[in-house]
Amino acid sequence: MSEERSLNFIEEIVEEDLAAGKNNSRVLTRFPPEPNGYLHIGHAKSICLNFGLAKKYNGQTNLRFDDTNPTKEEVEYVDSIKADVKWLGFEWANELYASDYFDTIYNFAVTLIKKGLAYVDDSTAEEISTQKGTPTEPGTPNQYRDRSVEENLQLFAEMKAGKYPDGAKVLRAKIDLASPNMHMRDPLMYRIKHTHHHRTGNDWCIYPMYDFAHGESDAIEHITHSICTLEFIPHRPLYDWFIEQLELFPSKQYEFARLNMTYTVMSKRKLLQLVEEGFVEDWDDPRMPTISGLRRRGYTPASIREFCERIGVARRENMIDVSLLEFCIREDLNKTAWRRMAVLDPIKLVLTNYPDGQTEIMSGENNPEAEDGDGSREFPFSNELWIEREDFMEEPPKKFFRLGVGLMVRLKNAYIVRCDSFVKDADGNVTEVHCSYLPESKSGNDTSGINVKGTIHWVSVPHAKEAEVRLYDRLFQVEDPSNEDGDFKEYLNPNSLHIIKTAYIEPELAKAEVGVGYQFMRKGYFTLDKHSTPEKLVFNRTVTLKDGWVKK
RNA sequence: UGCCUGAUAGUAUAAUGGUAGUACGACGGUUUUUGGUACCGUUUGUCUAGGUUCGAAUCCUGGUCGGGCAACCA
Repeated sequence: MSEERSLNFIEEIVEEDLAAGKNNSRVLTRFPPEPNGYLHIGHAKSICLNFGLAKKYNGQTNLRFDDTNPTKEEVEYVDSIKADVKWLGFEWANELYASDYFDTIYNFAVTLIKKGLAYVDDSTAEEISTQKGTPTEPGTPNQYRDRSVEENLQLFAEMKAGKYPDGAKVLRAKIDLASPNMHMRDPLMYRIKHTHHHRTGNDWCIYPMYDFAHGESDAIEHITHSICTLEFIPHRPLYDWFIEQLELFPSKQYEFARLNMTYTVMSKRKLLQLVEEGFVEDWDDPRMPTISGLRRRGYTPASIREFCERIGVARRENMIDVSLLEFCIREDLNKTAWRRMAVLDPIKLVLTNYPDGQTEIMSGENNPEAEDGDGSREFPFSNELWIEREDFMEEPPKKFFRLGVGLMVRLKNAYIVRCDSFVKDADGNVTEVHCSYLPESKSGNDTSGINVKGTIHWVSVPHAKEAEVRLYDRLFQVEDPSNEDGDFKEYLNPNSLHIIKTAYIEPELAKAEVGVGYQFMRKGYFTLDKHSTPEKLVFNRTVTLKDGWVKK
């Protein structure tokens, strides 16, 4: 049995609430994305937290789109978000939208006006900003703050009716212009936007602000634990204030530190820039930290969930080493991915003592990690093979367990060969390695008595299929591009994508499917790209194998 | 020179007044028909100065450092 993992601080809160019988011992969380971009690995942390918490405590989770700003939101994003959450392996109890509550929230605003706790302000954005003061100086009230309830009611109704242009008026809560918390200095509740909304169409020309929609939506749904990131801590008093004044279900907000990861950026705004300015192919470019990018890169839902489990949940700022994400995908794929052979940087190996034109069928396990090897597949062998250029050295150093004149290696699932000579072209590049094979050393029937230290992979020249292989490296060359001087894009890694036009792969790989990971032995984990076709196979490298070999 | 937050190995995260532990990374070793995997080992830590206490990572006070807050964004 595995030991019980210690609780994170939110789980502790939930357990305390449960023990105290709060909310009738019910747990209801929500994942509240704004549909203005694609989900990234940071959202995955939030998704795993919210859905994971509900699952652990027999509760449920709503998927609620925070769609209160129609100028930035699109259906395309709604669809991608739903697909990503599902792909990660989670099921929401209800698919909801803040816009479903526009009528209710409007009535909440009317209630506050009637209580003398909200007013219509005709000031411009700049005036309001100025009147709010600064963190060290209190704000100052304006003439509109003392409008009568009746006048406020009428003006707000006129705002709703479309009588005023964008920016002409706003509805503000009447709280405390001198509060040390800027968010309590009469925050905006509604603004005028004559904009088409992806769900409510042209029904509305006024839209509630986040602070007057999020908590109210939580309360309407009877969310018990509303989990968000640290930057909303100063909003909490306002979250509670609205709920208290409106006498709604007392949802509670809890904040955790968002995920930051080395060598990437984690802001939708920056990711959008990379897409729009063409630094990457699209939101699902395999170099992107988006869920769709990771999926296309070959990451599995299980590996991402495991990652989110391992990084933990706390309130301190953090910077997770991307190597942990890589560990999680290797760990998963090592157990599940079928082994195949592919030569990415080929040179020809010629077996001088193997009959020209002869073919033998060799076989190899699909996965040595599985108890039964997970079955096996066959592949042809001949006297001309492709091997990796780096597996031969003209002047091999000590402990180089590969080929060099006089050295022997095992060809994986085939024979032991001894290197006799090599051929160079006019430029001095090695083009062929000539070897002799040991007939007694065939895999499974080895009676040669010879033990070699190295084993290399290979593909038979006349039988090999061709494929394009895309090798990815980190998107940025510095750990924290957002924290460097100047524009973050100056720190993009120019070598984040290396395309190999022609690699040679074993015939079996022609059956590869999108969404399935393969280990190219000794090279890493790869998966078929979504744009691959039977005529032109394209593989993406998910991650390399850990490399213990250090060149001396 | 306001308010809110936070500070434990390189990076994360436990220890909830009683032996500072775990994972990833790094380094070394064993095994190996993947220089992978697996297994074993080594390494490195309580921001600081006081106080309370038999005993402090934990409680108190001061300081230092990091993050957030003045969008008609969420």
